[in-house]
Amino acid sequence: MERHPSVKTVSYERDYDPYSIKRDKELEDFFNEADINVRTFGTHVLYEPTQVLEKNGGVAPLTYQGFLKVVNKLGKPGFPIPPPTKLPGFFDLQKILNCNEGIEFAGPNKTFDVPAIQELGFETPLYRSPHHGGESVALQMLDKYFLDKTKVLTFEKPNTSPAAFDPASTTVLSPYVKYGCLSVRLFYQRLMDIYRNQSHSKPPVSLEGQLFWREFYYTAGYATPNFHRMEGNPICLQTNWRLKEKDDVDEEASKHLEAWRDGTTGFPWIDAIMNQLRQEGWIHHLARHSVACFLTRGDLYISWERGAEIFEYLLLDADYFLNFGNWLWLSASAFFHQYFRVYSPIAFPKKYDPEGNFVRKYVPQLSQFPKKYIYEPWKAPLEVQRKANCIIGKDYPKPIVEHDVIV
DNA sequence: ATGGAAGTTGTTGGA
DNA sequence: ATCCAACAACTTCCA
Repeated sequence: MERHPSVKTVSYERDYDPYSIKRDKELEDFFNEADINVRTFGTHVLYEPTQVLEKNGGVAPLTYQGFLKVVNKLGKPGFPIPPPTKLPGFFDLQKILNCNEGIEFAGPNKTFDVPAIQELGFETPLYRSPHHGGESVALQMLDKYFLDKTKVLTFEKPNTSPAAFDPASTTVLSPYVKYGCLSVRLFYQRLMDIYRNQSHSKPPVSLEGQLFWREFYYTAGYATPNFHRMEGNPICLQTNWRLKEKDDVDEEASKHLEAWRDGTTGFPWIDAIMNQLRQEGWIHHLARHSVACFLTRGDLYISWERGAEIFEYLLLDADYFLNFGNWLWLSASAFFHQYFRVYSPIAFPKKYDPEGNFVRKYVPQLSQFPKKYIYEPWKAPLEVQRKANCIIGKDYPKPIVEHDVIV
């Protein structure tokens, strides 16, 4: 790295995961060495983990209610900072940096365009997600969702359907918050604008509560060494999962993991969710619950770390703290311990989508199946399967395990 | 300190 | 339709 003579100050946003902490520390050492001022800000959270820890005697609250008590003591979160009225453009930058030659980081068109994925050396992806990035898109989505004030005021997560699509039942703003297209502080203030003088749902299930869940995991994850692993993680239950290590040799478990990832478990609800995830990069929170429970304690008994790795790769909104925190939760390894509350891949979706429309969309082989068998097609008589143009075991897989007889 | 209550959002079967 | 108890590999918190 080299210092450009006109650079006097560098500003950046503080980050809290182990990779970012290490990276920022190295950069800061370099800047100090080069006599460059460093200014950092912590505004992509409502409360910085350090603040919460300090208020709670140096330890992270491990229950949501405990977390709420601490942030109540901290008072209202900070306001978003208004956007700058003016930013230097390309030619200004050239002037400021006093360089005449084309700046290589301006891209092939010298316009700071986002390069195509192929230019970065990746293959053309199999799927094209319907979710598009950017701040303008995020703000439009926020406006649109907030048009229905009753929906916002009465929002209760367990009452939003994981089977809804076009439109989804929740905001789908998580990828934008993750990448900084939408400030969580702006989201919070816009929400407060609607809450003001109105009765509204409350945490943990409310929309406000969802933002606090994010904060909860940030604090817990920041305070916990090896948060993303079982080994060496002091809050994680030590369990003898299958595929506990990435390179463990267990042929059957590896096949099960692939089937889970590829949506070929033979459980339509699970497969539909995983297909939506691979194709679109976003799935509803309760859909995440369903497949995470299925992979770990519910059915396949495979390590939550394997699931978290796949989620991290496939999710547009993958966030270190939220992803690993939720996997700890769903596998009943930390935060949540009522292992006997297992999501059924049959009974659970029936509550939200008795017609099976979600399955029909994301597992098209089953689109003609009668609703009676849509979540357990292996039970359909052969005559029914023929009529639906889908023979189980040929056109769609038989279930890889029996849900009821997991030990 | 120790026992009871609570813990984001389970399922089943019965009244 | 709605509520409730039972199921029964738990852990944390707090009075």
